[in-house]
Amino acid sequence: MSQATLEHTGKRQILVNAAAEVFARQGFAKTRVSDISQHAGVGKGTVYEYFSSKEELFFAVFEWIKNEIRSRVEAVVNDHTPARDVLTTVFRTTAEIITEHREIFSMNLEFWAASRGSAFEDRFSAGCQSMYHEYRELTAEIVRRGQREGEFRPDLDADRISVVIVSALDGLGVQCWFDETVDAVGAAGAFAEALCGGLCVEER
Amino acid sequence: MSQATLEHTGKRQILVNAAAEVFARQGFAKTRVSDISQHAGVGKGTVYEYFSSKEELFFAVFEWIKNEIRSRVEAVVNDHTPARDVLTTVFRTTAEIITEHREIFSMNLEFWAASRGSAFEDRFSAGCQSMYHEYRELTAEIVRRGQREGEFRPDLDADRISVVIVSALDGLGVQCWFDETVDAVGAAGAFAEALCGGLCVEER
Amino acid sequence: MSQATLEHTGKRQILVNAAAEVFARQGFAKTRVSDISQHAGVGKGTVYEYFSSKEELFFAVFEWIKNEIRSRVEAVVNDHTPARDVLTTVFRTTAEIITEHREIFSMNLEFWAASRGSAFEDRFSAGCQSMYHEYRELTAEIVRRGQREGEFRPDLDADRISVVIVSALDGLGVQCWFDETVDAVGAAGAFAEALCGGLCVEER
Amino acid sequence: MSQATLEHTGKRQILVNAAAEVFARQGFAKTRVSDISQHAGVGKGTVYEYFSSKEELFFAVFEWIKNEIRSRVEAVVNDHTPARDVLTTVFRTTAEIITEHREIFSMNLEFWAASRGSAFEDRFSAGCQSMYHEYRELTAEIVRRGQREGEFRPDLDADRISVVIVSALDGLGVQCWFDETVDAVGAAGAFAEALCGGLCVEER
DNA sequence: TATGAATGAGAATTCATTCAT
DNA sequence: AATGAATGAATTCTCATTCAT
Repeated sequence: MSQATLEHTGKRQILVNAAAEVFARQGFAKTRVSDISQHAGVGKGTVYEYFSSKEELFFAVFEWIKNEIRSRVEAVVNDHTPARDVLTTVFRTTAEIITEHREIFSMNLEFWAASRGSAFEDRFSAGCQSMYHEYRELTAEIVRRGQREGEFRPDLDADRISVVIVSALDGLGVQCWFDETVDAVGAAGAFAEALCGGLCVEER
Repeated sequence: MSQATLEHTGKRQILVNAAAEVFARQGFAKTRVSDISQHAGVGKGTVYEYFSSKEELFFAVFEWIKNEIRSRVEAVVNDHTPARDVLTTVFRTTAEIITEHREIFSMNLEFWAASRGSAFEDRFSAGCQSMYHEYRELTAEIVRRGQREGEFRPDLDADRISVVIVSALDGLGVQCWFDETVDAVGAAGAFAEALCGGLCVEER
Repeated sequence: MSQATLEHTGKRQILVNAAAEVFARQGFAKTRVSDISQHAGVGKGTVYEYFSSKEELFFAVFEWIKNEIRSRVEAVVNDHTPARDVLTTVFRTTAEIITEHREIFSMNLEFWAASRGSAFEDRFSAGCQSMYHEYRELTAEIVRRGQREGEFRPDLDADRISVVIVSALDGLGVQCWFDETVDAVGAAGAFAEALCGGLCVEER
Repeated sequence: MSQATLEHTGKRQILVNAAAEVFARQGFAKTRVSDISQHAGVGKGTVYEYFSSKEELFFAVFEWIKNEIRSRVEAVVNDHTPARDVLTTVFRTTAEIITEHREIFSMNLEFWAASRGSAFEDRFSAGCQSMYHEYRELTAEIVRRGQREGEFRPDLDADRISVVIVSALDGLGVQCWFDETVDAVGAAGAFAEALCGGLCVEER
């Protein structure tokens, strides 16, 4: 039983991985279910053993990528380092993901679009909404710690700042998608410096 | 002849407007050409008198919206005001557009997605790329003027900063789309303050 | 009034001519009514002043070409020449028309097809039927005269022979259409000779 | 695997047969793909599993009929019989096919038309061209054998005669299509006799 | 459990025809 | 009489999904 479940889970993940690659390359609309099953080395019908529809598979890819990125970001958050350094690291790490996994990251564009017009628009919407909420919380907490520990100006609104930090990192991915010459890591670094230069008490 | 051309242009624009509304409401995939023609009060075939395909009409909407937004942004750029104020105004104006025209802004999500998998992906890509290039230039010029006039720190890289500013405004729209409670105008204001606090020489 | 009628007739014929050329080049299915109106230098609506439908125009072309060919064939039939020579001339003339007006002649293929599946199939059928009837009559009369005048074997069935003569000339056009290297005039000459002279040695 | 291939081939042939019947009855233009699928007792989509388009299916019908007719004609060609008798048999057999399978023969009219204006015009053209070439060769060989064996006049051009013989049989089908009262078998017999025996009295 | 042949709902698109000017 | 913008009926083809094996 546990063997079977493992197998099942294993094949399910194989399908999610295959789907991620094919969707990333061709986009949701141009991807046929058979493209994915072929890429995964299984029959077309098998996909429907694990997912009830193409959109559900797409949603599974969304959740998987969402988690992959989050765990990578969370890994670099460290409470024992100056808040400024943590923020800078988060910026750089995100920029690195954007640059290294350009194709995968570009799927965001379609996840967003799926929040309108897809049969799963509510689930995609909710997924994005909670994801942004989490990131804002994560960021706000870093900012607040910096303020508590006297690193950052206490008069700034941590929540509002967080909205913009998350925005900036998100938008960076968009620009990089459209223009390969955009230097995400460089821009993220400059952003960290400029923002902290304004945020940090000791530099004044 | 000029009458006819005018008429033609007139009806073309009516169709672009109708399409923008329907696409904004339903998304590209869920919108049938007949939905648009009905909304415009014309027959289905008429759409094809002006646009050779559904995607071409979509692209026309893209260009139209791109121009609408740009002209609105350019209108608030003023060279005789302190750079800091111009930047703040640009932020606020963008945030206002995002908030007031939520539906229209949401089309961005689909324009972006169309850069992957649409038959016109190259045209959408090129359109977005040039748009971002323009906005970065616009922003960088404000920053550079601020540096020349002694308002802003001269050691920061204007081009890199511009990338992030454009990113932040773009990403702001995304978050607002997913979460109506996000206060775009407030966040933009906080961003302006934080960023300028770091940028501005006289505050140090 | 007579002026108007003349005008009307004139423009009608211009349309038939234009249609013949365009249909000959593109075939019925691929030809749009606007292709014809443009070729004739008039507006699309004008075609409908003279013909109630595309198929009716096609039928008019059919009748026109039918008459053109018939009058050319009839012109060479001469009752004061030996039947053998008349037959030979009819063969050669037909072969010449086939060769010189290859494109126009190839429209036969579509007239034939129109006798099945076109809305006018009955009219096309009847038109072809009567045309073949006429040609058979024309040919049979020549053969009969030849028999009366002692030129031809009296024991042969003139009607049956006529069927085949008409067949042969018709089929010649088909082969020439598909293979430009087929020498219609040469084949027609050989046919005349073989038919008149007989193939078999031992029967002489 | 061979089972599957066989199955596949089997259903493909079922579709070709169904298509032949429906096309023969209604003509290409008036036939909807769903008419064929219904006639074959399968779903509309199934047709597209075996043929990429309506025109490709039509072409498959063309090739099938071409082969069917050829094998029937080749079956009656016999090298050990006097050439005259072989020719007579070929004529009669063709006339019989024309008479018995009037509907199927009528497809020729559309195959011909498809050589002008169809998306596959080149393939239809090439198919017809090679078919005529084959038939001319077949006929010419019979004539040449007759000449070698002293049955036929040696001074006639076998190639040219062949063109006309093929023409005559083709044209016979056309006339029979338009006029059921035309006696194809009788005409073919008279043709054989006249051709072999010669029409002209004075040359005997 | 895995498969892929079969299915048919659904949409884009074409173009003959109409009719207001 | 002449026009061509507007129309929508009609049809092909796609592809997600089902289900018998």
